[in-house]
Amino acid sequence: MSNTGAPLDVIAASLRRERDRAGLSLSELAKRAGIAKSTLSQLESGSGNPSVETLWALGVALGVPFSRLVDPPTPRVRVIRAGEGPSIHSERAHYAATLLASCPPGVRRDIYVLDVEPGSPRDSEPHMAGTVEHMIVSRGRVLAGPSDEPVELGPGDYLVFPGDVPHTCSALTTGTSVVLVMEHV
Amino acid sequence: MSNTGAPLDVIAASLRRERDRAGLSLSELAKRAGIAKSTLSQLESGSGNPSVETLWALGVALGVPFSRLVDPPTPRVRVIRAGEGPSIHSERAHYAATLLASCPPGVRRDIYVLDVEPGSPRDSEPHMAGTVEHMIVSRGRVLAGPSDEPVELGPGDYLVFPGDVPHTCSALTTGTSVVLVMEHV
DNA sequence: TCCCATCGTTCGTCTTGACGAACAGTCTGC
DNA sequence: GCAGACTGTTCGTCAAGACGAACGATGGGA
Repeated sequence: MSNTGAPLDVIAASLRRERDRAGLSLSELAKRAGIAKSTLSQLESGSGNPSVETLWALGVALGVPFSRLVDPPTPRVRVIRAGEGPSIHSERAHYAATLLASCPPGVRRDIYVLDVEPGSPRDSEPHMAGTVEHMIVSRGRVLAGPSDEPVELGPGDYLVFPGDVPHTCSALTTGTSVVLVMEHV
Repeated sequence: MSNTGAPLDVIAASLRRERDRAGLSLSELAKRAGIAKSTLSQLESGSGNPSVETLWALGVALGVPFSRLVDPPTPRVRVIRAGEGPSIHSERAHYAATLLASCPPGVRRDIYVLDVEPGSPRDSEPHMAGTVEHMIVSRGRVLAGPSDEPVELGPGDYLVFPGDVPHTCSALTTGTSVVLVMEHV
């Protein structure tokens, strides 16, 4: 659900931040967006509850996607060495999932590395509606995809499939490793 | 910039689609979101220019992120076999980039596979402000990151760094392959 | 120093979105 | 057949957002 904090404060901060980044004055931005600068002034001060059209016009004028204005940013350089990072192990299915990058608000794609060993498949219940999974095989071979139409993949192969239906993932060789990008829509 | 079509039409469609998916009646959703059902009715019919607070309340009541309402969805199952897919080759820097999944509107993370060979580094000019790059090494070793603080990575290593400053990527071994997720913010 | 430009703010006015009541239509069960 | 609960619609009213003018503040340039 991306953000919890009051959206108006987030918008206020986003507007000022993006305007600074673009190097535009308040007056100039208001002119480009075709809105009154008084309106923009109030928005940046946190008062006011803009309409979609107003916010849209500002997004266009700033050259920034709409959602950038309602959800804030994050990071810097970071390395997670192989084997490090928060990982979830499962004895049952012989796999380990490591979360590399969680979903910053508004981005909605989590990045995992899955280390899988042959054995019982890792069957997943459907995730939240709209979820999409992307897999890229690094090493080994896997059988993955929707439970009713799994696909066999080798190194370098890429697969995308809906994550909101039952799906499966099982290693066919030892030392199998795949990159999983989970898209939350 | 995600979407071009009139935002109000997109919102109208999104609202109805998400409400259907949630199995809620118009009246019920209006009650849960704490808005008048007349307001919701007008929004779904395409007339009306909702305020951020109104749209926010609807997003919360529907259990979907805000941006889901202003940008639409896409896909199904798809496989790109190793070596297939639209790829960009560079003789100069001995690498090939394959686009696996472009950025559906509002998602903002593109997924690539980079096949790199030792040689002159692949230096990149800064991308659009706010861009972030994620790399996961599948095979071989690479030296990558911001040009002023590159990091050496081996198989399974994960690196995230700003893409809006000059950065580099060079293979240290032959047959190097890395997964690159480019986050457009 | 004066002038002019631009900065971002604060006013009063007017348009417009949000509200709630009343509406017609459908389905269930007594 | 009719009461009841429900669907989603269309009204009139009122508060709130968007507008434009005027404001004081700041920074050059002649």
